[in-house]
Amino acid sequence: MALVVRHRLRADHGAQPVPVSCGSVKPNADGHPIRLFNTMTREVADFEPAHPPAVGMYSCGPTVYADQHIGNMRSYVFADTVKRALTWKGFEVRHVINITDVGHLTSDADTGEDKLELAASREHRSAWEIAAQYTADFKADLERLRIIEPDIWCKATDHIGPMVAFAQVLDDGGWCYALPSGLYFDTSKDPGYGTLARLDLAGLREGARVGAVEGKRNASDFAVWRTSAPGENRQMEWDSPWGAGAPGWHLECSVMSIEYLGRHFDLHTGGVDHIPVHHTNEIAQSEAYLADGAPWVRWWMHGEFINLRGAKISKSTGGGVLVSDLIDRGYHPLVYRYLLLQAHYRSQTEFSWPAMDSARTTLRRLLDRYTAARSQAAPTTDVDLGDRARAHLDTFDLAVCDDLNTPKALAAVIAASRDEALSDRELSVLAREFDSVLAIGLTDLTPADLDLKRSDIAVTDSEVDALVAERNAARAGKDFARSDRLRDQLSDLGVTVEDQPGGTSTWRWT
RNA sequence: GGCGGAAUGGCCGAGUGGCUUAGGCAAGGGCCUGCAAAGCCCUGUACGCGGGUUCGAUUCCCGCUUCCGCCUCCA
Repeated sequence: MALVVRHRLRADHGAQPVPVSCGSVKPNADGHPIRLFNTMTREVADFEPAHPPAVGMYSCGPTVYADQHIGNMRSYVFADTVKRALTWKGFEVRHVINITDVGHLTSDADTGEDKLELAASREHRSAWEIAAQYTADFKADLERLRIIEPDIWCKATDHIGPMVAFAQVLDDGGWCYALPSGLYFDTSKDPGYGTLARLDLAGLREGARVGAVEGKRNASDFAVWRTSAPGENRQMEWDSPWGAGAPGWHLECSVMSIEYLGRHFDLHTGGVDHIPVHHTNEIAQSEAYLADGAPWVRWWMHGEFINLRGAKISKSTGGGVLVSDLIDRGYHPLVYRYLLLQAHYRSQTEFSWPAMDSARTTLRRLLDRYTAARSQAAPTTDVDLGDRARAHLDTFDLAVCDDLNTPKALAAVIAASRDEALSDRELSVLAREFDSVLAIGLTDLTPADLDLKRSDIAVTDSEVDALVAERNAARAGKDFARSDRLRDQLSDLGVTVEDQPGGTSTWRWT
């Protein structure tokens, strides 16, 4: 997929937008600056990386002890949208996603079980096999949802050494204290602790529901390294100065992001659930480690949850709807992507099957128009969009730049599809622009692609062919009673007949 | 218990101190079609409750009600 670089931002000051010769034009060169919400400041502001056009971006990835359900996937569609939008605006994004393949505990207490090892014993496989399996599944789902692969995948278990070294720096710096269960970070030594989440530390202490670890100095203190309990036999275990065990959960993200993006980088994304604990602790330990007084990360963005209560699906695994479940029900994964884009990423939204149907209908209609346009005219690299087309692109651009207002952007996509003043060539160019940000199939899918169970059997089923031919003969002879009977007959076979200008087509659910 | 977010028309879902018809789906009407289907056009129904600020509030403030999330290694 060729992304159109609209203008290249340059590190040197005063630079003019420079066209990039990547085989395509920039239809809207003087686009708007992109504005994004920053969780740290709780404000929307012009996005400015440290060294434009480069953007270092880190997205927290999954713990691979089970399949990721579609709620999990919202986070990655969100991150992908951020990345696509930035790329579309001319930034050059270096994107890192981690795979948490270390068995983290199911609870914060000493007695918690290791998720990965739990899954391993459940499935009678090794923890390593479990991790490999669910990592592969996760990547397959990303591809189905057209989420662009990160430039770098990194696994926690590949970075144990650097993690130990990182923890050692913290320990040497006096930030930590050791307990039998591990090495803990003393959050009271960080005056800025909890800024991201605006934590009320006193309230946190009182409300803590989890049984406190014996000896923890503050409720918010967290493990940098977890030592295995005496006699515990873990599959995943490493030596460390604090005893054999495993790294704390937050450690991997700090270590790997710094390794691949530098001591300071531009953008860190994740789900909103990560704000109070995971990201808060990442910040605390990273800034303690760096010790240069500068904010570790320039920009934080978080995606809201999609509520899955409306997704009652009988699934033996217990609740979570998977991308494969969508497919089993005949929905193309991009229908789900469309559903997500209909809501703003910072809004909680509802999942339901009627909502999926609604999204599919809308997307099908869009594809109907965009498919027709590209069949008439391929998008060119040198066409000048007319004022009308430019206006549509500008509306789209404004929406994207307004903190990724994808609902508005979709409205622009729909409006363009219904503007008869646009030529097919213009619409094809617009489709390419729209889809480089939204990735909903405007440039390559057809309406029929959305119904995975819908198959055109006109050429594969001779019986149906014969009936259709018979019916067409009846129609030609104005014998409509017979024609309707034949249609009913086909309907009984599960075949739907549609008379279209170009001829009769049939489809059925298989 | 603590913290935070949200309540928009049948459903989903943007947005704003006074006309944004947001948009989509569904519904009703129409065009087209032998009839359907598909597609396209048109139409209606809103801003949880009670106060307050204001010339004017769905939009700001306060209270209430309800819902949701987090405080559990859940995105």
